Amino acid sequence: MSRKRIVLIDGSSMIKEAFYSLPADGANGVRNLLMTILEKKEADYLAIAFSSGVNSRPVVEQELKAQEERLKEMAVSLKATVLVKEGYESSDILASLAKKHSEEDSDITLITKDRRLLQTAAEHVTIQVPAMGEEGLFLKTYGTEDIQNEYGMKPKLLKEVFALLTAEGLGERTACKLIKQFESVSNLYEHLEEVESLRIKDILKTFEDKIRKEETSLILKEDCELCLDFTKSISEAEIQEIMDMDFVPAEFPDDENESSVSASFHVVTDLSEAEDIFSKCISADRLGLQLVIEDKAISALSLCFGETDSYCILPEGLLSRDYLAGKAEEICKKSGHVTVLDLKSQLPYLKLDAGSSVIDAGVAGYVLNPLKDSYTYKDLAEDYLNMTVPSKVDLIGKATTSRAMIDNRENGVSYVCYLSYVAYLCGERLIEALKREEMETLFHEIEMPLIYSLFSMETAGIQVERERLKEYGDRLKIRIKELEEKIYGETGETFNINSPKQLGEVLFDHMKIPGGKKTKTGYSTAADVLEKLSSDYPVVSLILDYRQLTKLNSTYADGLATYIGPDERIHGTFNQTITATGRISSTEPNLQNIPVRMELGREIRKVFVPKEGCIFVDADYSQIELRVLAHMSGDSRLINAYKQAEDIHAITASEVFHIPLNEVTTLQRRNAKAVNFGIVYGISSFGLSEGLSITRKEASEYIEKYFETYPGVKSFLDGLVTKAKESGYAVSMFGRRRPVPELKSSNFMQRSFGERVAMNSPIQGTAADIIKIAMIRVDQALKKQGLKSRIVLQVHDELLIEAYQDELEDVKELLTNEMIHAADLDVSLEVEANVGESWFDAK
DNA sequence: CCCGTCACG
DNA sequence: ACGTACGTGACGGGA
Repeated sequence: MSRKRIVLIDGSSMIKEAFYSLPADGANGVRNLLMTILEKKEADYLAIAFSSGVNSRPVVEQELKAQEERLKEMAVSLKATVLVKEGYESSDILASLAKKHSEEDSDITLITKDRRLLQTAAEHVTIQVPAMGEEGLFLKTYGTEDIQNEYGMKPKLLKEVFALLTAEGLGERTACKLIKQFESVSNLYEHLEEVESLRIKDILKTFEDKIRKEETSLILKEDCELCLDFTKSISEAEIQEIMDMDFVPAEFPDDENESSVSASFHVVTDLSEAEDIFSKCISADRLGLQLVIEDKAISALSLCFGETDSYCILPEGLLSRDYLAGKAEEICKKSGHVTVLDLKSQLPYLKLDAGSSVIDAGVAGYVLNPLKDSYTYKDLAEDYLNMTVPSKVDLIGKATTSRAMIDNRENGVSYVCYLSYVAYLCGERLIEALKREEMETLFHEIEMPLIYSLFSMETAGIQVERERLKEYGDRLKIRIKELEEKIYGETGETFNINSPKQLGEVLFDHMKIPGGKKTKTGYSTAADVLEKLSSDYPVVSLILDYRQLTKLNSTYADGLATYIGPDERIHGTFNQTITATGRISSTEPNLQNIPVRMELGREIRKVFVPKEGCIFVDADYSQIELRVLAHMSGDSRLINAYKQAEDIHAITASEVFHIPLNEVTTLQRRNAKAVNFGIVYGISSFGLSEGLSITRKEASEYIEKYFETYPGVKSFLDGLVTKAKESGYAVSMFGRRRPVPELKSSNFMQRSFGERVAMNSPIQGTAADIIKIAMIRVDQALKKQGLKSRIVLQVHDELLIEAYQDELEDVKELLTNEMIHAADLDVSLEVEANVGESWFDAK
């Protein structure tokens, strides 16, 4: 008889791993693992262990705990045994069972995130640990040989290595070397004098207490007397049964009290019936409304003013599209509390302005949690109503609503009704949540009015000279061809230069150019790698040029051309609910990354021109993020630095290196600039050393000196991290929040990332708040003063206005004035403004 | 559909 | 030892 295959999963540690790598879905992550094992028939017996509440490590979040409970239920439904024992951690249970059953006729596999279990590897015991590989997360298997290969020792000794690793400054290789030499931590300390390296000896002395303490906590209890009941082995039939079950997350609601949809949905095509609904809407105290717009036309109006009914009004017969739009607008203007979803897309038909009291549920959802990737009615229903509803795709697939009304009217009506139904139910909840989180002002005073300003900017669009863009592209194409020939000549073969894979092979394999740095998939051919080689290998220079030209051609010359409309203008989309920090983003096309740094690319800006009779006025904040930092930190020296002179990077250099301002060298200024950037990004010596190509040691010296010079900045940044760790989110000056779940990660890299984010988000977020305020005020002032000039672009710290010639002076004054006074900081906001006949000239 | 690359602030 | 600077979007290549 063959050996029994027992698979034991460390539920407590695995759910935590899955929880952090697949946010909020730890339970499903581990369930999928169970399913895979069953599917592949890798186990005759499957059990999952959990730490008992009492003795487990501090429970980090409620959410994680809740997911653990969910997972237990799932495991039972999958016929896996759930193992819990008072006073034992999940890892103790696994260790005990492995020891007990490997002596019988069983092969044991332990799946765990807890590396301590590696010490239990033995002849019939292997351990699988989640690891990052080329294909993402996978399970790495460790048997005794694997451990011998990787660590060069017997599994039992690993405990000693892990204990040493708790000392800061001691790496895995060093720890292994020490244990191979001394065999145990206690023996090592007895023979400490035999350690050659002074540095290591020093570390070992400093951390002796910590290491010895850790050594004891690494001992796994192997005396847990749980028994596996093999009569409950999973049969073939049962596996089949489980596989046949249709598992969807919805079968495991995370809340027993989930709300359900109880409303009835109605379709209305009759005028008098519609009028009856409209009048009820106008007298309702709250309502959800949605004009469904597809292909620039209204395909339905969705209305909901009570929990019991939702209406889908279709443009048929006497109910013309214009009539529906007019009615929807009237309702929005007359009713007090209207909630819609994606207001900006409806503004072409709902002629509202920032004075309206309508709120956008999607934007509210974004303010409450900017990390989500969508804010559809389904998302909002899940997050704020605890309700699972079918998504748009579930109901009508990829069809349009009007198509669905013909092919599958019932689902089409459902979809339309859900829009206003969810908006109706969410409205109040969202406002309550915003109040609770102290973001109501941010929402009402900044985010809601911004919708109208963004709409205005999109509607205005920006004129682009089609012919000139084409000529530019043609010039590029000629030079690209020439470069291509030269490169093929130099390399002696034809290949696709735009393929990093092929390029890497040609350069580093065929031509044997040294210094091929690796990425996950092969050689890195990124610009910073190639630049280091370009002086020795002319062909590399050609390739860099080629890259630059093809980028300009595909993304900008050809790319932009496809977006020029019949009005000779590009009307891009400015998204308000994308970024984690509060910035806006730009798509189709991205008008926020038009080249400027390199001369050749900058030329493209010549094709962005004002229309006849107009001229561009461009204004951008100088150093807004550093000014925000100076203000928020309250560091008096940094604030004074801004008060006394213009060139902040030079002053920083002068103060940090203690040299007179007029003696600061170009290099010193450059270094100081990089440090300033680093501070804003959430400083790390590693990052700074990369940015400046200096050693990490030098980089940390710069940072140290910087913090000595500006101690207020240091305490401010430390405070940001501490507060974010306590509260779970970073906050801007105007109360904008960004959750930073990474701060709780047990993974060093992720946690460090969280710390940088906690330092950067309040700064970037505050700058974003400020320009949003400026933008709203400029837009509203233009309109209020009856000026025809309009904002056409926003590029994070820059506003571009297409100004009518006769309004030029007013516009210049208004624009700079509103930008400068958008926020009252301890350092003044400075704005650089320029006028020009193209975006190129106005910069 | 993901990755590497590169354009911007 | 870990192997990153913060925030975005578009493109081409290659599974």
